[in-house]
Amino acid sequence: MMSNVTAGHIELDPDNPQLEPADHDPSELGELERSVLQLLWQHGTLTAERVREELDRQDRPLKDSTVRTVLRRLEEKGYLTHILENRTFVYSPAEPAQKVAGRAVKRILDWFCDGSVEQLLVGMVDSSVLDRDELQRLAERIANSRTHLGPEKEKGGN
Amino acid sequence: MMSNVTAGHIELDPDNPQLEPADHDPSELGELERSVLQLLWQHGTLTAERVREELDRQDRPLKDSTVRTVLRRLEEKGYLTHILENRTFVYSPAEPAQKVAGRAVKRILDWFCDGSVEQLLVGMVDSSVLDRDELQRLAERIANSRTHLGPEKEKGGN
DNA sequence: TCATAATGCTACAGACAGTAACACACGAAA
DNA sequence: TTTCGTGTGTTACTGTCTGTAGCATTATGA
Repeated sequence: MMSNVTAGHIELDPDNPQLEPADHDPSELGELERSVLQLLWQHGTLTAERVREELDRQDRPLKDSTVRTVLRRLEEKGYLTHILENRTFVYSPAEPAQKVAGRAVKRILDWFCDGSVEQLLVGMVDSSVLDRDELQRLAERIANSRTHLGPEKEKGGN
Repeated sequence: MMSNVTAGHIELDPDNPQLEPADHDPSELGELERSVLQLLWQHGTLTAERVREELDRQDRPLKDSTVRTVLRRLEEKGYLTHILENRTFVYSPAEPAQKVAGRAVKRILDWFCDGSVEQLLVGMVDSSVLDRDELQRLAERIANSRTHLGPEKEKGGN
């Protein structure tokens, strides 16, 4: 039956090195998937085995095959890529966390705020997710920075 | 058997007017649920029948019972409340959209940005969800507003 | 050739969302 | 009071995901 396509899914096609940048939103991710993705973001690159070890360390003992399945699914969804390094898959994030987060927020924006960033920010301040002054400060910092058009060069402190 | 409780659900109990403010995140919502919720936010209050009509209008013909189920679930999840008006449920949002959105964003923040609002904002700018200047402008506007600590009294313009 | 290590494929159970049928209750009309 | 219409309560089925994992297969080095 050629199980494929649930929405706009990805063929793990070696001919197509350019996996489409996950047009899924991370809300679609399960808890375990999220954890694994986070690990990848934290470590940059990891093998399945390494991921398993890390999860172990987080009191989440899982069978090897489980971890592999999750990694595969994450790659199918476009969040990860892998390269082959002596018969071993070395996974790494397909995109920086911020970018994914940005898209996720966009979703929320469209769904719940009519796409109005202002409404969203107000909502965040409103739910104490964000402090008014902090927002002001950050906005300035971001406005003044190059917003890394290139890799965040430098903007001063941190 | 008293079918109740799926998580932290609400007894459709007329004695308990104070429904718990959805501690679910909206990512948990299905597509239809979201649509319905949006309708409620748009219209303020709606009966099941009215909701059905609206969905109809959106090329989404659904049986009466379907709509009711969705409404009930949304209420169970804390997104809606209802009052009884001559044998008829009149639903309304339990919280403003912005607030829900704010919480949703907080989730994303914690999951993908280590809780750093800055990272998130940068990510948004980065994914063109948000424009640098726009952010700056909004931030100022919000910083200067009363951020409605009370119901948006007034802050001048608009 | 054999053991080992890694991958590929398949599966299954539980949760949840979409969808809906059907039974029940209550106010109004006859 | 009986009936009817409208609205609610209850229950359920199906498909899709996600967590979880077993088992087959393959390449590599001893």
